[in-house]
Amino acid sequence: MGTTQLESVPEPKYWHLKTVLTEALDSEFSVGEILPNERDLAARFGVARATLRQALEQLELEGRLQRRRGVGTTVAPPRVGVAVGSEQHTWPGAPGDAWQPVDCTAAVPPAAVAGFLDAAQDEQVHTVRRSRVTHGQPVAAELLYIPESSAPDLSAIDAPSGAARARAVLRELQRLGLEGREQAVELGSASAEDAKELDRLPGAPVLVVTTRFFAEGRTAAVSVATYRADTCRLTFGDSGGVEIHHDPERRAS
Amino acid sequence: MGTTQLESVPEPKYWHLKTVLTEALDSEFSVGEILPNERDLAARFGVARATLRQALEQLELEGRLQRRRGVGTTVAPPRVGVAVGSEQHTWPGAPGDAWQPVDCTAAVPPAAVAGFLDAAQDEQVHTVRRSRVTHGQPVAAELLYIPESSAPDLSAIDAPSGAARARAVLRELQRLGLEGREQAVELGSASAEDAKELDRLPGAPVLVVTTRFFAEGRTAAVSVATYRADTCRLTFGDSGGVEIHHDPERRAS
DNA sequence: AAGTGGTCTAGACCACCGG
DNA sequence: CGGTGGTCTAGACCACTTC
Repeated sequence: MGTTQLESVPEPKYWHLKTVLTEALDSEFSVGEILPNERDLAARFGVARATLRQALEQLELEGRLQRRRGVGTTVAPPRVGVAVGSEQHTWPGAPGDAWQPVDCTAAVPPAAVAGFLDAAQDEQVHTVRRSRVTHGQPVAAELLYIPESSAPDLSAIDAPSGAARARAVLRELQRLGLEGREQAVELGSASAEDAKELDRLPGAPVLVVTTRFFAEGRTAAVSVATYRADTCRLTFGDSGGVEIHHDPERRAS
Repeated sequence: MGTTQLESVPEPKYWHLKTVLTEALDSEFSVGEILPNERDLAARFGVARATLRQALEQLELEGRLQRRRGVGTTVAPPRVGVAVGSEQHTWPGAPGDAWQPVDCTAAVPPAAVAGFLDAAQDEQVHTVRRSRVTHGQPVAAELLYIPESSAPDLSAIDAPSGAARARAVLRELQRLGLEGREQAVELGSASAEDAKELDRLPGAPVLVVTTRFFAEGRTAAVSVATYRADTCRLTFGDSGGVEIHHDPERRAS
């Protein structure tokens, strides 16, 4: 007997804290409600502020909390589902898509993107910036890379930089027949640029969706879209045309 | 003149550190190489260890580094692409899929999953555990929820708990016609259970892929798969049968 | 036993937001 | 201006791996 040897694997404090807070969020708080500030919370749980913050960080990562400097910590609404790979087998900019063109410049794509395009490592390509807004909140920022050689009349566009030029470039793209698409999702952290557009701090976790658009047997365009990982759930619909109706209230009787 | 007001937006130290380290990784280190330990690195850069760790954490999140307690910090290989939404319009367990059944129990699914299934909130369903291995490394852990009512002969399975029973359940599933699939990807953190299977610490960032399988006009099964976010890039192929060959060496001449 | 990364502390100051 | 979360420090101890 002697030491009963419970707690042979002592749980880290921040992990236990996270569990306690999760349960509290589920039962005692409602969406949008403001939590006590970090110093008070830490004191209440008898831990250092840094330890409490470790728990809060994870909860924010999981989309349960939302923290804003100078304001406070609030209970986050459930993540919004954003369609990124749904039935729409269309080019970016097709009528009804969820993106808003911002501007269009010429820039050399990052090496990883240049590898996909049939472009030289330091060749400039049309670079369209777009942003995506849902329920009034910015959810994603995108850079679309389109080599001059993708569409015949791209070089003839005379619109100046800006949204107008972006729309003109996308319009040329739509003349092509879209043969396919390939997407990849990975975790990243927001660049200073993206962070600004997403209303987050630099380094915030983002889901990076890279899409290759195929036309005429080659990669005609590459899109790199960064979604806020805290607020977004990316959906890839694939139900071959079948109508599915989901009724959450239904239960076996 | 006076104060030239440079540095009006002083960059956080850890952010600058991250940049410096990223460049060093790109130029001076090769995959698998061991970095100096955290105490030495912190001293070398003249910062506290906690600050250095903040930079390392982000780099690990981005898949650039791999840290293992008791061992050290190494340069990570590029992320592996794992197909999760490719052409295979098949049930889980179909010949040639990348998963290995581990066992099968009866359990009540989490509320979020129960909502998808036509099941009561506290009804037990067949729960198959599977794991996915690539290049010898575990990359994902999955829980598959299948209500008794999905397939006619599910109740007749007499295999005991374990991989055999899991295979039997999947075999029944394949008898059904698969009508469609719907997937969602979001960021999460590894449960203690998943962490063990993925060879990571609890709380490690994971990509959670939820898949609904449709048959006979209803949701016949739901899969919740958690992928290691640090090492995985999830790919969703969608190139309607077109053969695309990618040659990274090619350049315009 | 020695060395690694992981956890934790108790403080400090800063950047930002609101009244 | 006061209050919030964000950054940073200089320590300490613990859990784990390796030798």
